[in-house]
Amino acid sequence: MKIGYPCINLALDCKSNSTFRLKNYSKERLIQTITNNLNCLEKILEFNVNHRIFFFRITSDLIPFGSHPVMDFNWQDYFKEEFKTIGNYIKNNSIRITMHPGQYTVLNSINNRVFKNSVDELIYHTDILDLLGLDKTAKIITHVGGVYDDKEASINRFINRYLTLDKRIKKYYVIENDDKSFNIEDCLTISEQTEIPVIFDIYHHECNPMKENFQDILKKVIRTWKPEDGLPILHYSSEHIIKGKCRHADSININHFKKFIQSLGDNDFDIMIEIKNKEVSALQAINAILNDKRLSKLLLYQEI
DNA sequence: TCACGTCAAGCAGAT
DNA sequence: ATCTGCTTGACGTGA
Repeated sequence: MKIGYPCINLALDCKSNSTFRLKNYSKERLIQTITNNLNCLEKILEFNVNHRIFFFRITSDLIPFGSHPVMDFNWQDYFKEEFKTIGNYIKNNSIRITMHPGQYTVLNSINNRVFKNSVDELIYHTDILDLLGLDKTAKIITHVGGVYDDKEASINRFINRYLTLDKRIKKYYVIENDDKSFNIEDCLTISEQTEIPVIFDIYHHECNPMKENFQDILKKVIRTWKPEDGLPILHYSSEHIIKGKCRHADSININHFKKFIQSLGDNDFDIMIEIKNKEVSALQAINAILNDKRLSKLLLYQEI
């Protein structure tokens, strides 16, 4: 098991997600920003290793306008040595990497332009993982997309579109349930026909308990991951109730987290902690496991 | 230095 | 009709 956090490290005084406005686009600005972002990414990864965090999501803002038509610069070639260096650090320290394209990546969109932009965005993310030289255990995660008042047709459109994707995109691509359109059962259905591994986001575990048996779903999710995909990944976030409504918590609820870990039984996962205070929660989660004898049977990856 | 309007992009649900 | 949230608020103008 590895515990990780997404994109931003609050303890460091640098950012790997610096960007700028489209109207300020220039080759010089682009190079400067990417250089800064890559330098900071390296610092974050070093921080993580020093704190025994071996799971990290790289920000989609690493290359500003990475998939935008305005991009007329071969950043892949210009920065290939920097990527190689960072990739070697990742591999030497057994860091698991994921990326999560944003809400504008809608593979099953009924708008052809949106579909094309989505493929470009997937290619952009794939380029980064390829430049880092990572294997199939690195993952690019999206949700299924839009429903457009016809869920079955939208699921079929997703499947058909996925099957047309280039092999080098499929290498990393996985899907995740979302909170309102496509639930974990929908993702498992899609996986049956495409063999896409499924990430299970358990964010509504407490505020919106699912009807299906949690253990049964875990088993089905695990089966979507082949050995070369690495350990199955779960996304975890704490929620709390304010005035009767579920809200994302600002910090981790350690008791809830421990119960969640116990509920996994003997199944091993890598867990992405999606909480606003980032590495703080990840470190608290790691310490909670290390300091709790009931959880000590877990093989928490902590080599330095 | 800081407040705050705006920012590449889509979609769904709430107000 | 407009606003909000989403993988993450950050940029940048103007006072």
